[in-house]
Amino acid sequence: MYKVKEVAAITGVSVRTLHHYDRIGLLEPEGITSSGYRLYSERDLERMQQILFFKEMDLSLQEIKEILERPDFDRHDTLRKHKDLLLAKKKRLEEMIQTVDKTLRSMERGYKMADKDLFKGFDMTEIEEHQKKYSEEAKQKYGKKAVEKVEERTSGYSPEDWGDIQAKTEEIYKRIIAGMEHGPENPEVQRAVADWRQSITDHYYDCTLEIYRGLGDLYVNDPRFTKNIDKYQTGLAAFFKDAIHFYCDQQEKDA
Amino acid sequence: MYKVKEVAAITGVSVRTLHHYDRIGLLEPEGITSSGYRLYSERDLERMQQILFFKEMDLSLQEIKEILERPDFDRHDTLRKHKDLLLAKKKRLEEMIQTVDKTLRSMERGYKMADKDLFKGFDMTEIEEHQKKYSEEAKQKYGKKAVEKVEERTSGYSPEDWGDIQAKTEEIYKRIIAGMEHGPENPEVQRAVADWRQSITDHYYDCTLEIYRGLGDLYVNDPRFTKNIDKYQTGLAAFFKDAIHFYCDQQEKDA
DNA sequence: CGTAAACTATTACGTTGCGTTAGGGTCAAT
DNA sequence: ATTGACCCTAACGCAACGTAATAGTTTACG
Repeated sequence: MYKVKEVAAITGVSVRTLHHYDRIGLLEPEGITSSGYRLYSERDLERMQQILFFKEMDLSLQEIKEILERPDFDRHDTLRKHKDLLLAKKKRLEEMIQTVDKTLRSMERGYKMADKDLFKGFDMTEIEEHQKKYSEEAKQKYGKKAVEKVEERTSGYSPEDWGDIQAKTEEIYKRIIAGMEHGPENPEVQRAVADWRQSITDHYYDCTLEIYRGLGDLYVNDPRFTKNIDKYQTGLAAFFKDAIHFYCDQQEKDA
Repeated sequence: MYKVKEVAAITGVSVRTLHHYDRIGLLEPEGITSSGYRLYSERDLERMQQILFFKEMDLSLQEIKEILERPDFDRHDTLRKHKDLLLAKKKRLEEMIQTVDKTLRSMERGYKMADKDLFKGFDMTEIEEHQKKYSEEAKQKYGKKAVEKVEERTSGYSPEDWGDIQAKTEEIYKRIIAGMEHGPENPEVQRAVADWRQSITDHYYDCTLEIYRGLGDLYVNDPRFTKNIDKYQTGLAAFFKDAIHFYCDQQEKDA
């Protein structure tokens, strides 16, 4: 007969866990001393092994209890159902990983494109640091050539150039705000969206539909973008994204 | 400004969730009426979208809060780390699925081999039902021919045959019990283990090393087997499994 | 043999993200 | 004014323990 700490050492679980399993009736020690110490037998250890085995497969303690309590329980069926559950979980996980990946890529490209005007109101040192950080990450992940091409272009811009870009940006924002009441599909809005895409291509980067769509997502998913855009008009970011998505849908359909 | 139920309808979360997010400071409504009603602005809705976005990726509310509260937070890095976490989870899941699969296969084969003597003390109808159920599942999963071969053999056995098998089983159990104090590697024990394998092959099935190993696992992982075996001697099932594993290891090394 | 170290026990709060009553105000319409 | 429909706070519940806090027991050492 073993005491809690010994069982803990043998099986690798904590003493607290043994207490817990005792309380919920999953593993009640066979013996008990006059002073209340739990005494576990070999049989208890074996049961513990079975518990750990099913736990490895991520079954809940309740399920394990049912399986062990009713030896005629349909464990085969239980396991098969459980496997389906695990497969579903795996699928979910894979989707989440996809999403994260997509977002990471959007960020790596998007920041390079939009950093400049995004941070124009901020302290310069902050911008520099930020640039540096993403510069390296983007290079690492996205390929050196593409990033350098953008840097080459943007680094050559004069203050006047930046002013022009900023003016263009604000003009487009205003056109979109003007059309907000008519919805994202409004022709005027769509024209502005198309111009904005062209403007990005002109000033920064070849803005493919995929990139553009990702940029739209960024507008609502990244608070820094959202805040910056929404200061022109509350809700502009979300509306802008919808308009961009509609635009991309149309373009793809036409192609 | 929207009241809770409206926000709930728009965003798809429950009212309780809004209360919760308010309490933990994740999403505090911009306004509040004199009677204490929460009033959410468009900006609040946008923040909610961002929350849901990160939640989709399985980030904790705490993490989301940090990300949203400090827009200069390194979200890129956060996401990358989170991706690693997701990948690790996925790996774990795949291992669990493997384990479950292996066990299912063991069961499908093992039951066919060991059902008869496992249930010999039980009510006959129970046995029949059990047999039928697994028969079908096993056929479906494991191939019709192999299963039928076993059934063909075992169905032809007479009561005397079963008696002989039972006697053989008990003899082997006794030999193993006799060697328990010397450990699973003891030569006598190993001889008994080898005989048991031969006996299985003779009476039921070609007992490959892989199958034999799985059968050993079944002895400790399935309470029905464990109980049945341990009634000869407490701890026998676990010892038997260890001995079988040792035996299989040796055989594989020799090969 | 006495005492301190090591172990054991019970009780109970903390964690995560809400669901779910329970008990009670508030607002709009009839 | 009454009736719904809707709002509020408070508080327990779930899963599987971790982590004290408090207190009795056993064991080892001098």
